[in-house]
Amino acid sequence: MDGFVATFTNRLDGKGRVSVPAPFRAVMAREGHEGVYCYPALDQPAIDGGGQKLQQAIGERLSVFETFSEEHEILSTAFYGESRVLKIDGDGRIVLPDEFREHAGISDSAVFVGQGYKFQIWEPGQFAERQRQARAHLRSVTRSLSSKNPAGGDA
Amino acid sequence: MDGFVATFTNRLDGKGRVSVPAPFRAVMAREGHEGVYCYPALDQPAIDGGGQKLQQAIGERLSVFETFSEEHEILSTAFYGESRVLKIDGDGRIVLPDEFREHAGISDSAVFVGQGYKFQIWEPGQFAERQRQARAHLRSVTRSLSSKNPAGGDA
DNA sequence: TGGACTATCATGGGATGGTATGGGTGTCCA
DNA sequence: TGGACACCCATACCATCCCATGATAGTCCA
Repeated sequence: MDGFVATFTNRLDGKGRVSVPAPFRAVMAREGHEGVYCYPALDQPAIDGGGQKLQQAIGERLSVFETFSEEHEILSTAFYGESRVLKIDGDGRIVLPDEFREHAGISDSAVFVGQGYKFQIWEPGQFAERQRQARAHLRSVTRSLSSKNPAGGDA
Repeated sequence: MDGFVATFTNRLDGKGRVSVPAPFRAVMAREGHEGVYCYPALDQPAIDGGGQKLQQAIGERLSVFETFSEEHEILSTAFYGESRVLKIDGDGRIVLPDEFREHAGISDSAVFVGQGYKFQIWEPGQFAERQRQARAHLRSVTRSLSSKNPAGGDA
C-alpha cells in the first residue's frame, strides 16, 4: 500500500511536539523527503500535510501562471507564504507552529487523518463533528445513488 | 528544489538591521549566492528579494525583448537601476536602504514571505491585508479548479 | 495454549546549539 | 569630525538532539 491511510490520535507534549504516526512517516520516507510539508486547509479548521508529492503538486499548479504575473504573485503568497516544512526529529515528532494550532484549534492532542496523497491534522472534537457530518452526507448521497456505491471513502 | 517557504516576522534594530530568516539564508547559500538580490516590487508596497534564481528569472524576463530595443532599455533601467545586492553580515542580517523602507512603509519590523523562487519583505500591517486578499483569491481559484485533483488521486 | 521476550512506537524531560536581537568598536570617506 | 558601515561580542529564547520510560503488539518456545 502507498499513500496515507487510517487515522491516529496523538498527544502534544509541553513543548508542542506531536509524533507523526509511524505509517505516515514511512510513506514520506518512501517519497524521499525530509520534513513534512504543511499548510492550513482552505475551508476547514485543519492542517494539510504531506511529503514530496504534495509539494510538487502545488508547485505544478502555480507553474501554470506566468512568473511575474499578478496571478502568480498572489497565489504564491497564499501557497508558499502559508506553508511550512516541519522537521521531523529523531523520534518522529514535529512541532506544530502556533498559527497552525490556532487555525485548527489544537491544544493538547491531534488527529492525523489519511487521505491518500496527503493527510490532515485535526483537533479531535472538531474532527468528530466533521466526521458526523460527512457520514450523514455520505448516507444521503448513497441513498440517492441507491446501489451505485463506490467504496465508501472513509475507514 | 525547495525554495523560499513560510513567513517570518523580524524586528529592525536601531541601526536599521534585520535578520534574514535562517531558512532563507540557507536557500541562498545553496544557490551559491553572496548577498540578497533586492528591488522594489512593481505593483506592491513590498521588496522582492532572492538569490541566483531570482536574478536568472529577471534576466529571462528581460531577454524576451530585443537587446537594444526601447523596451529593453526601459525595463532594464527600471529593474536594475532600482536593484541592490544587500550584504549579509556575520550574524545573518541586512540593512534595508531608505528607498526600500519607504517603498514598503517599513519602520520597526518586517515580514519575510516565501514565494518559492523568491521572497518578499512587507510592513506587517500591509502584509496582513495582502494576505487576506491572497487567501480569498486562492479560495476562488481553487473552487474553479476543484474538479482537477492535485497530485492525481493517490501517491 | 499461554507466558515471557523483543521490537516498535508514543511520550516525557534534560542538555545543547542555533537564531534573533541588542549593543560596542574600529575604519573609511565625505 | 561625523556618519555610514563592517566586524565583533553578549544574551535570551527556542528548536533540536539525545536518552529514559511506558505501552502495545508480535514472536518464539516450552
